[in-house]
Amino acid sequence: MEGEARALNFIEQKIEADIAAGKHGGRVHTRFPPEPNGYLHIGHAKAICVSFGLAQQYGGKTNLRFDDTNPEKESVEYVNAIREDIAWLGFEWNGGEYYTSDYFQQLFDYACDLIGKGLAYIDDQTAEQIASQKGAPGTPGINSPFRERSPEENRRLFEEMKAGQCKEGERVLRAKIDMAHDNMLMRDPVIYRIKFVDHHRTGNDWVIYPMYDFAHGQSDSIERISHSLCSLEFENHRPLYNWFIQALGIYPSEQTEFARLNLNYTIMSKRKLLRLVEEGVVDGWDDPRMPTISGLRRRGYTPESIRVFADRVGVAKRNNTIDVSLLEWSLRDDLNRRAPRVMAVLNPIRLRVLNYPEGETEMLTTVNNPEDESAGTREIPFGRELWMEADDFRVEVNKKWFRLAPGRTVRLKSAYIVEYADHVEDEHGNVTEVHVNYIPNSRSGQDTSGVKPKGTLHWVAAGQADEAEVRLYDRLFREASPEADGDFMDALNPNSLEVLKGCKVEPSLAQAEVGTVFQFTRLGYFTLDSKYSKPGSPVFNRAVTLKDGWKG
RNA sequence: UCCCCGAUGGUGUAAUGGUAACACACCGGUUUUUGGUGCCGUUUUUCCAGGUUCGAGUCCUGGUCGGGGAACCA
Repeated sequence: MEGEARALNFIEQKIEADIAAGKHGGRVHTRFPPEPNGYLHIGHAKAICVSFGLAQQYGGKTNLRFDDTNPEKESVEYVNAIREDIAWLGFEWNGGEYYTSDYFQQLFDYACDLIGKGLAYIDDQTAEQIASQKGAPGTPGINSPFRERSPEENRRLFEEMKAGQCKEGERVLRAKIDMAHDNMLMRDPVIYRIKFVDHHRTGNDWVIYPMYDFAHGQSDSIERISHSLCSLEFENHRPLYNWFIQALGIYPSEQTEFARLNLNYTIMSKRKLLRLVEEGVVDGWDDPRMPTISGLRRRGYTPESIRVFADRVGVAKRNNTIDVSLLEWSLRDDLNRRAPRVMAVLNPIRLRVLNYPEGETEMLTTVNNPEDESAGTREIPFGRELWMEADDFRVEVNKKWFRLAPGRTVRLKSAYIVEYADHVEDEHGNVTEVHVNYIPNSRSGQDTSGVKPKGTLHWVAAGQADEAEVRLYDRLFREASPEADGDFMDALNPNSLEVLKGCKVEPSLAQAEVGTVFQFTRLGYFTLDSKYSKPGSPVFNRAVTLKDGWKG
């Protein structure tokens, strides 16, 4: 169990102190509370790993709670996508699945309790009037003329609001706290508003909806959440969170805030991601270039790599910007150990082995994964006519060039050593064919030739190759901070998608299934696209390149 | 202008008054039938000024810089 002694982050330290002090009966019960108004992204993945991970670590439970208090922006499409993404990441909401809307009646009763205690009142003013009385940081606000209404009148009016007898915007319920408070959120915040909008779960049962601040802490409390973890932006809300719990005398859940994840070359705002989708810049929420969990999944990211990434990023209170290279490293590190190696040629040109008998083929054995002996071996066909990568041949080269060129000798991966014979160019000077001679006693595994070429090339037998489309992705933005200045749309990378048709892949790939990620030898990690791939006409997405150490 | 939070290599995160470390990135070497992987190594760090202390990244005071805060959003 013991592992190496890893340093605890500040939340782990608090949890251990709480357990030691017997707080919350020594329980650790967390929750992940998304609003179902968009798709989850890599930033949420960190939050998920933190809340679920901590509970797991301390033998506790985690609830999934949909924070659905604003029916205008929410839908079941999002609810389902969120469920799928969390499950795919490998987490189970073993504390249960809840909806803030399940608590609408309870929340209404809490509000009545506050009214009864003289701690809430109905305000008949407009949003503008209320805003103008709020004051400003450093300047106190002024009390609403409706602030001293009696509990009886407030109660009657609140019931009228609930019964649909008031128009939208006509009245709100406000907590009665302190219009001169240093924390603007404590200046009599609105806690209920009227919305004649159908809710995706409660339909038209309700026309009044609680605000976030009046719902969140109470929901935590109802579920007896011990550690309510959220991002730094809610620090200013904590006093309110605690005020409601205390005023109501309910279970004292505790909120702790940590820094959310930021990634360079990426945007993380749901609103902005929605704009990319709506304006057709990307192919939906799950476009492989999107930082959404569904996009990363379609791209070829594994749940393990995302969890390792979240772990490496750490948990602290300072704002951060993580290098995307850490995300990519997490994927490569995972896939290097697990991904089956196959050969594919993305920009094919003819490679003819002049001294190999015409019409003859042979099967060669190659390992599926040099990092994992248990992955076994497979057979690949070899013959006189092959495909090679256009980039692997150059006419003019220097001594750093390890690949094929006039006068050069290379190894064909898992096959033979071949030496340049000649090549064919078209009228534009593009090389269309390369001709070589092979060394018969250099066969892979049985090489007695004594020849030691520097380079090894991937290849595919022309007669047996399958055709595939391959999609290469680059970062969506060319600016490290797309939101830094001006419109983030101006920072888009115009070359974030490159579609390659007519790629040649080895025949074993005909059995490829969605969800398996392959290493195309020397090229990177690729997976079948779940949206566009069809039997017989495969489409592969490049998840990430291999690290390229070539400085040529 | 007021309140809250933060500040450690290029990027993150640790060090809990006692030798500033780990990962990613970068650079170099080595191994290699993937210019991948592995292995070895180099470079680079405590915001500023005072104070407490035998000793301060850590505690105190003041400052500077950065983030958040005045939605009938979450």
